[in-house]
Amino acid sequence: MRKYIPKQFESKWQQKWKKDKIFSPDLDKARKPYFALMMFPYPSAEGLHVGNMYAFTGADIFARFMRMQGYDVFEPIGLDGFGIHSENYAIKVNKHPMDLSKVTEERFYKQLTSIGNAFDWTRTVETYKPDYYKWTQWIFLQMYKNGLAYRKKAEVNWCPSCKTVLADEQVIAGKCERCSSNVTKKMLEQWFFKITQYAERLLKNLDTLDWSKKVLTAQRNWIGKKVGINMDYPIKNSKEVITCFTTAPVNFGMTFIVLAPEHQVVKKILDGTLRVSREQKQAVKKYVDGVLAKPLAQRISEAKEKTGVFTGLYAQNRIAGWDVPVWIADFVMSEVGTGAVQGCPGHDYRDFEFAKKFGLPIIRVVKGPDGNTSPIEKPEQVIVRGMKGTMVNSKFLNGLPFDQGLEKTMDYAEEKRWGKRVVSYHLRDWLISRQRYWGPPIPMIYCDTCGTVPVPEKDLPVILPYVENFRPAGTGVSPLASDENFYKVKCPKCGKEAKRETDVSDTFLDSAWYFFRYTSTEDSTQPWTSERVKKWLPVNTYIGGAEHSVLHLLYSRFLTMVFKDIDLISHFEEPFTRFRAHGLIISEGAKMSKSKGNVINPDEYISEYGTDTLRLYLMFIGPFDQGGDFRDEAISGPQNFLRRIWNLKEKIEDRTLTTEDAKWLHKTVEKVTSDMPSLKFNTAIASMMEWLNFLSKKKFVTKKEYKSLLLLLAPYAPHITEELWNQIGEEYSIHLQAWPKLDVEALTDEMVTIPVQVDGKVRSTIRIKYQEVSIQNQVIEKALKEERVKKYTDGKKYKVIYVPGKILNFVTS
RNA sequence: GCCCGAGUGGCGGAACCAGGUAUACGCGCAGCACUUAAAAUGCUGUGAGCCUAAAGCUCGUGUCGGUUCGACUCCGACCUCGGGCACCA
Repeated sequence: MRKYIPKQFESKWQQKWKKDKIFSPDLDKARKPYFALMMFPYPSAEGLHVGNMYAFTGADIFARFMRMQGYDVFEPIGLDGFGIHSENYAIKVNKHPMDLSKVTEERFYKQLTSIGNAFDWTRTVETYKPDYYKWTQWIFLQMYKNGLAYRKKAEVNWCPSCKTVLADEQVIAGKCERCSSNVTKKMLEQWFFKITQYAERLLKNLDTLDWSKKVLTAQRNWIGKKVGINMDYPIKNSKEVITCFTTAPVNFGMTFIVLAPEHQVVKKILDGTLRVSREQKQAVKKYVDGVLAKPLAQRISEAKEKTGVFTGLYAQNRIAGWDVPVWIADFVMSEVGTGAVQGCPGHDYRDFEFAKKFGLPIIRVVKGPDGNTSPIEKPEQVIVRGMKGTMVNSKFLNGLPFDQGLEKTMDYAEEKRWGKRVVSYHLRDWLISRQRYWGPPIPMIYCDTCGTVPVPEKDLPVILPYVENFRPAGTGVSPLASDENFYKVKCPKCGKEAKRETDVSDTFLDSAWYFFRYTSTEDSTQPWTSERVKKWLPVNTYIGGAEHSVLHLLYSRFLTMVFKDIDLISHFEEPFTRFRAHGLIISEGAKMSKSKGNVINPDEYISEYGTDTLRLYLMFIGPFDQGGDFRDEAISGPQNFLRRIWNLKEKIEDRTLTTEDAKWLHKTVEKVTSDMPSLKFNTAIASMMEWLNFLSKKKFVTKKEYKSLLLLLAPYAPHITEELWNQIGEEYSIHLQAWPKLDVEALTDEMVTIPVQVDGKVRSTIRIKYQEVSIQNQVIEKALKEERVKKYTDGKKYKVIYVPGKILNFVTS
């Protein structure tokens, strides 16, 4: 008997599958197309780590299952190797990214083969190749032509370590998404995509998507829709007006206004347009300079302690009929709302702290449910929007419920033209420019005569040249700006000397449309062919990490909507019908990272245990959406399981199934099948193990049982099942066979075990014929004959609760 | 602070959607068989407590309460741990 040694056949089958192209569907003729997509990796680190493999394996198991369900499954793979992450890695290992890309590509594709996924290797996409980024640039041009790409001088996020600007989504709590450096602000002229124009649609469509809940929530929060009102407050003795955005206009409790240090009115104070006393002006200058000198992250972290300065100005709170002082404080952010806050200290925690600190009046205008109307003196007494309460001290609002009082204030303000209801979003336009080398050059030309001129489509791609000194300089321009051959061009309009845009685009633009390209990789004349896209998109199931909730997943949705609006596609506007976030594999209780030294490379495990064992182990750790801790010693479970299956073939005999055998078979088919759509691979594996335990106890197994077990296991352990399938003389390939059919009737037991409880405690069990479970009297009679039931019911009055086939309960009184 | 997710044996987890024998499956551990021995493999046992043992009884799914004949499951309040967002006005 040959022993189970994975090395002897795993790569053999991998080569054969690749050669026979059994996982390359005919994209034109496929009858039941199913696009099973997994987020493509960025080849930035030393190689694929076991966490990547975890995600790929889960996605692959589901895709293989769908194939065996009769679908023409398209499961493509590629590399997101353009962009800052790959470039940073190149800098780290001191190689040129263009050279390095060839090395990492080979390494990654080799690894991606070794993990045994059923990828379509005939249609790979690499974002850094000209035949791909040509179309990334083309998409940029379409955005520009349709007024969705614009260039603007703006205060933007700047990472001093990555030496480039960043999109809002790439700044996490004031720090760079990639390197965690403190992000600063810089005034630069940059390209933006108008994603804000799509805010409402991006939000609304979320209701229609079958996505992991946490991702939907994250997107909702990020888009951050708020319905409120912009209130106008005229500054006394001037023509200036301060507009404050608020969702809770508690005007009768409003005792001050606070401006962000960057606010226009502050600038006007400093340049003398708005007159205040010299002392006031100096105090303002001192405060504002101090705040602006601090990095954003520091400002946020220190802002718990309120600071501020009085401007010397007063504004009219016309609704309440009094004037309020105008202050400046760093807790007010210029990007939020209008950069000016109406201070209502009785009904906002921050305003309360501010008022306490500077001795400003605190007025209660809402009576809480407890009826208390005493002055608000502690933070816990503050009543904010959303709480229950009744308006007091508010003239014509008195007696109204809190929320109605707010609505009426807004009506009143609009009537008087002192305010205007607005909807505001947290979402900002997508900053696309990057002052880096390794990305698609933005296809724009600046001409002194003609202005901004897009590169004509026929001239695409704008090839990224091999630049020796590719490292970012930190000067606010890309390394391409020092390559004359690159930036010196003739204007496409007038033919005069002109200058190319030297920034490249954000790497998230590369990955925002790659799934379109997968369908049409052989077509060099267009980004995709409409027939193919019509047939294959939107993606049926997309699997990936939740860390892309507000980055990749939002940008992809945005671009797809734009494609629809400019008629590049016609039948959909949401790219991913179903999205599932996978969990993270941690090691030694912590996220894998090089600095912690706990990164697990799958290669060594594959060579020691085999791909199948590792796949099975990873899936068995826990629920796919939860991830789990990688522990070496637990691998032996799946390893034993596979070996026992290997050895089990010696027991195959030509026999027929008993009822008991059939029950186990179909029970397992039922469980493994129903666990698939919900990606509950861990319990599916457990049920196969249970079945194997049953089969092992028998003297022989039938061929039908053995074949069914192999088929159920095939998505999880593709190599050993193919090998055994071959060894027992079945037709190649197991992966193209139909999934085992479920016979529901085989599941029905002849005898049913019913637990018998007395007062909710199980005292015995009885066996009843399946056909007789509904005959209640007979069941009760039988139960009462049980010694232990008798013991607790004798001489007592009881009532009977019987759920047929499930449970019998005697409740004594 | 707000929003997600999760708390079950020594460990990973199952049952939770639809209330009905809690701890499936695996790891680990213990014992036995095989072996000169070990490894490997196979078999058996394995929530806690009381009890010489068995039978049996009691307790037991983060805490407190509720609904119910019956709650890991549903409802309310809270605690803890992950993850996300954040002076968002």
